[in-house]
Amino acid sequence: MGKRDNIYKTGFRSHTCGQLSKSDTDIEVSLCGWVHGYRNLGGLLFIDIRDRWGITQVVFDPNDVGDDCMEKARILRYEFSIRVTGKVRPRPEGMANKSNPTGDIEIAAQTVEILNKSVTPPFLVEDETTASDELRLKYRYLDLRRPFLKNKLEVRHKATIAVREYLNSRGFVEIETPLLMRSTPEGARDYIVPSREHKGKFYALPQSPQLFKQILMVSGFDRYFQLARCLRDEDLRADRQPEHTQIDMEMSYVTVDDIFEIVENMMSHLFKSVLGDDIAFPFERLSYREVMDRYGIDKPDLRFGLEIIDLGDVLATTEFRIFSETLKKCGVVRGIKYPGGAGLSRKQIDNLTEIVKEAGAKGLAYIARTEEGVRSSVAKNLSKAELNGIYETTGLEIGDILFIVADEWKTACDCLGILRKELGKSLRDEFKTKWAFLWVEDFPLFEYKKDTGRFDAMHNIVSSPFKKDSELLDSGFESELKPDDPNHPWARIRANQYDLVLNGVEIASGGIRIHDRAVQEKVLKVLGIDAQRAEKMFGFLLNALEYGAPPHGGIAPGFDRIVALMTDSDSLRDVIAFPKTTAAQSLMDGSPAEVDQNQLTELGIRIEGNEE
RNA sequence: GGGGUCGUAGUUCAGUUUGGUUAGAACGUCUGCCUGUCACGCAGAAGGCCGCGAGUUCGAGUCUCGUCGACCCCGCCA
Repeated sequence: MGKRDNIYKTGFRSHTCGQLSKSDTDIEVSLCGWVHGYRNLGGLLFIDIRDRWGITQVVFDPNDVGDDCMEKARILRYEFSIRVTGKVRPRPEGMANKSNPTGDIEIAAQTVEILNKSVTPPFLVEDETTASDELRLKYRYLDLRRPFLKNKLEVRHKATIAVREYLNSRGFVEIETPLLMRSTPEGARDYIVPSREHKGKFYALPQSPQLFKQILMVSGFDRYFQLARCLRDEDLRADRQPEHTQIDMEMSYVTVDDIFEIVENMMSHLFKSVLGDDIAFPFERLSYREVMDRYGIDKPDLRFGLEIIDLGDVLATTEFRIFSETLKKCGVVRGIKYPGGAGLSRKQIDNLTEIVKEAGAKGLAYIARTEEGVRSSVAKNLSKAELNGIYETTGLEIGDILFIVADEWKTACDCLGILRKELGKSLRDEFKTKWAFLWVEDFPLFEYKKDTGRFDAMHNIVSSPFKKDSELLDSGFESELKPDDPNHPWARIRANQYDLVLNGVEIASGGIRIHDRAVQEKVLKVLGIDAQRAEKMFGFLLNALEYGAPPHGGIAPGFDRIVALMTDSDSLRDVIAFPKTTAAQSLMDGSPAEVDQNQLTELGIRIEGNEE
C-alpha cells in the first residue's frame, strides 16, 4: 500500500464528518458517525452526522432515493451509528450554516446503513449540556462524545507529545517505574494491594516514583522522565483526583538553575506547540519569605497586582490598641489597597470579612477614601498623622479602599492571601498576561506542626538543606529552644526546594535531593524516624546512596493541572478520560466494588462483619 | 472525620416557606401531518415508589429523625 492522501480513509468511510468543503463538490463520499440531529420535513429529511472531526449535513430527497432508503432514514434517532453514501454538493443559495465549518456543503444521500441503533440517550450530546455531573459520569462514553470534553483530551494528547519531544531533544530517557511497590507510611495514605503469594503482606501503589527516580540516578541514567501515574488514598477536591499524572523528571550533576532552564524551555515548547502561545522566560523567581510577605500565599496569581503593604512603620507608635498590641507581640499590621473599591457596599465588605475570618483573622479593618471624606472601621482610632502616613505609604487615592489585617505573621499572610485572591477575581479583564509563571524557592526544610508537636517535612523528605544551613541540622539536636520557637535551628534551615506556580496554581514541585546517606538519616531523625525504622522503610534508598550516588535533583510538573489550565477547565475531571467522584468512586464501572469470596480467600482476607 | 448545597417524569427544573382534591413546565420519547431544515414547524399521547427508611399527623413531595448518593469547602493531601 502506498502513501495515503487521506489518512482518515477506511473500509467504511472515505472522509470524516469535518473534512469536506465546496472543493469536494460532486465527489462520491461515504461518511460514518452518529446521528447528531434529524429534521423530517415530510418529504425532505435532514440528518446531521457527527464524528470526532465534525458534523456534516446529509439530505434525503424522495425524488433522488428509493422508498426503502427513505424508510430507513425516517427511523434514525439520536446517537444511531450510521454509514451514509452520497454526493457532495454546495448548499442552495442562502442556505449555508455559518456556525458549522462544513456548513456550506451537504451530502445528497444515496444510501444509508444503520451500523448500530442507540437506545434513547439520557442526555443530548451537545456542548451546552444541562445534564448533572452524576449522570455525565455514569454515561461517560456519551459525555466524551461532546466536543467540549473531546477537545480537552485532544489538547492533553498534544501536550504529551510536546513534552516527550522536548525532553527527548534534551537527552532524557523515559523509563517506567513499578506500580506495585513497598508502602512508605510518610506523606499521603497509600492505596494498598494485597499479595496472594505472601498472605498478610501488601504492595502499595506509588504516590510518586520519587525513590525510584533517585535510584535511577544512582544507576547512571542521569536524565530520566516519565509521564507517571501517581495515586493517593486521600479525600478529593475539584482539583484533586485519587490518581493523577505528573511529568516526573530527575537529573544528575545539576544545580537549581539547570533545572529551571530545562523546565522553562519545556513549558515554552509546550505552550507554543499546543496553544501557539509565546511564553517569556526566564520566569520570575521569589523566595518563599518574599512571596508570603508580598502575596500572603506560596502560590500567588501574578496576573494582577494587589500586593500586600506593610504598615508596621507608619503605625509604630499608634495608640490604637488592636494595632499596637499586635506589633508589640512581633505580629504584623498589613494591608491591601483595592483601587476603586471605596464604593463597596457594607454587605460586600461584610462578605470579605467573613472570608478573612474563616482563615483565622479576628477582623478586617478598612479605610475607604471618598469624595466626602473617609469611611472606615478604624480611622477614628488613628491620629491625623497616622492616617496621612497610611495614605502616603499605600498611595491610597480618593475612590480606593484599604483593607488591614493585624495578626501574627503567618495568620496575617493567610488572611491577606485569601483576601487578595478574592479581590483578584474581579480583575479578570485587567490581567497583565495570559500566563504568569513564577518560581518560588528557598522554602524552609521543616515546618513545626502544633498537632503532632514535631517537625514535618515542608515538602519532601528527600530535599537537601542549603549547604550553609547544614550545621543547623546538627545543632538542632542540642538546641535549648522549644521546637515551636521560630528561631529553633531546624526552623531556620532552608531547603533546595522549589515550586513552579502558574496563574495561582502550583503546577510543579521539585528539589535538589540529598545524595549523602548520613544527611538523609539525620533528616529522617528530625522527622521522628529513627535509624531502625529508616532502614526498614527506606533502606533500599539509603543503601543505594552509599554507592557513589551522584548529586541529583528533579521536579514533577502536575500534568493534569497544566492541561486543565491550558483548556480553562474548572475541574480536573474535565481533562481526565475516566475520573472519580469526590467520594473516589467511578460511577461508570461502579468501582470500588465487592470481589468474589474466593478471591478474598486466596488473599487470606476476611471482611469485618462478613464472617459466617 | 466535620460543615454547606442538592436529590420530584428519560433529562433539566417548578411545587416544600404556610401539610389538604387528579404533582406541573420545558426538552426528550411515541403517533399523525408537513419538500430547504439546521433549537424545523403543527396537532395529539404516553411517561412519577416526589432517592431510600422510620416517625409526627385524620392526611406528608411538603414537617422531624436517620440513611444513601452527587457537588463544594475545612481537616487531610503536594
